[in-house]
Parts: sequence; C-alpha cells; structure tokens
Amino acid sequence: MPRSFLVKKHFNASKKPNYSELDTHTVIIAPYLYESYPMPVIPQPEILSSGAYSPITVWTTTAPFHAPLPSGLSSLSGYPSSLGRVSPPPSSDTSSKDHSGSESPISDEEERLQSKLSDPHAIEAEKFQCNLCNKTYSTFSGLAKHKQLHCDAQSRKSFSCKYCDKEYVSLGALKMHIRTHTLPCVCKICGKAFSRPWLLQGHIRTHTGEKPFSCPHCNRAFADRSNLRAHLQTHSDVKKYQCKNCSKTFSRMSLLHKHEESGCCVAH
DNA sequence: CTGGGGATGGGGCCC
DNA sequence: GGGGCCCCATCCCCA
Repeated sequence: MPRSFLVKKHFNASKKPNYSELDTHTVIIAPYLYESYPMPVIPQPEILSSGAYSPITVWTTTAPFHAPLPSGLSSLSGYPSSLGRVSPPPSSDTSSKDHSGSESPISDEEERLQSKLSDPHAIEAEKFQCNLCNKTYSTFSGLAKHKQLHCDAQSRKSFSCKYCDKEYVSLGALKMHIRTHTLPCVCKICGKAFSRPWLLQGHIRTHTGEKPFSCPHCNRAFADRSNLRAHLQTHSDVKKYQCKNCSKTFSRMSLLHKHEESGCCVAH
C-alpha cells in the first residue's frame, strides 16, 4: 500500500491515465535493473538522464483555454503553489514581511538596511537583491534567474498551463510545471508516476532496498538524505523546533505542529 | 498521543 | 537553458 498521498495512484484502474499519451515522454529504466530486482541496484545516471526520455512538449502560450484535468489528476488542486514556497513559521510576528499588505515598502527597506548595517555578515551573505521584491541572493546568477522567472517579466507572463490556471514567464518554468501533470517518469515495477527522473530514482530505491545514506551515530541507513537528516535530529540533545508556549522542543516541525494542534497552544 | 521512519513534492542553486 | 542535486516541507504509517 503506497503511503504517498501526493503521487497519483495510476495502478487504480478507475483512475488510470492514458499511457499511450505518455508513452513517448516516458522514462524507460533499463530492463536489467528490473531483472536484477530485488538486488540492490543504483540506477546509473545515464539511464535517468535527459537522453533517456523526451522532454514534455505539451504547453500553450497565452492560452485562454484551460482543458479539464485528466481524470487521474483531479486532486492536483491540493498541490502547494509552485511559486509560493511554504516557509517555516516566523520566530515572531514582527519578523514577518507582508509585501502585499499595508506595510510601507519604505520602512521595510529601511528595516533591511538597518539589519545589514548592524550585521556585517548579512552584507556578505545578501550581496544581490531584487529591486522589485527585495529578495536577496548570494550570487548574481541566482538573482538573474529569479528576476527572469518571477519579477522582471511578471507583467509579460505568456506561458499558460493547459491543465490548470498557472502561468509562467519562461518556457522552462512551464515545462517543469507541466511535468507535475503529465508525470512522465513511470516506475516499471509498480506503475507509479513521477514528475522528475530523480524522484523516480529515489522511488526505485524503495523496491531495491538500497539505502546509501548512513547515520554516523548508529547503524541505521536511509534511502533518502532528507530522512537521514530528520533521523540525525533524534541524536541531537537540542531539538530544532520549540513550542512558544511550553518551550518543549521537537525534532521535526511536523511534530511541533501536532503538539500545537493537540492543544498546548490553544491559549492564543 | 507521541516520536520516528518512509515516501514524495517543489523551488533554489550549481554545473 | 536545462538537468541534476540539495534542501525543506509535508503527509502517512507504525511502534
């Protein structure tokens, strides 16, 4: 039973997508990988490289037309915004920035300047700042890419997704987004589909049992680096996430959220 | 109920 | 400009 709620469960016949439509865009994992299953095998990079599958070419430009979602994709409305990363809760209410709201952009800018002046490291770390949204980057290329994708061209968005209402300023961004609809990377073992080759690569580890990320403190190993990182928190005396009310600390934000939802923080 | 492991998504960044 | 990796976030499941 798959645990993921986010990945489309294409092996459910009633929700099976049109594979013939996806066939030409599908990542094909070399048969020997499956022949050797369940032997632990690391998929070779060239197998999953761009040369192994054709890029998605389903997009429209300035398309007023929004096709209905394929039957298997109806749950996509629950996806987090592709442009708005969900940030961890701010340490205090005053630290949060609301660029759309009532806060004066001047005072905001002054605040940032003050903070930089008082912290020389901040100047070093935030050398390149977007003059439109104030977002900062450590490298010029990072800033350039940000402006190209989000700010400078904000007023000339022209690439619309045919599956949903999202619009993008570059073809590359749209192509990346469309993958979340078409899910071109299909696991040949179980039929699960993924938007990116490396997601499929990680998934294949669940079949092979390969766990390349070992904990230096115990003998546990993990298939995913993020899970190792979460595990490392369990070895730490000082947990990263702390309840503002009772000061209890947790190894994961999700545990802190659970704690808060369970009633500790009902006071406010 | 809590803590931890497993699985997965998406944006940012580097090459 | 695109692919791949890194990081963070989130959910489900189970002990």
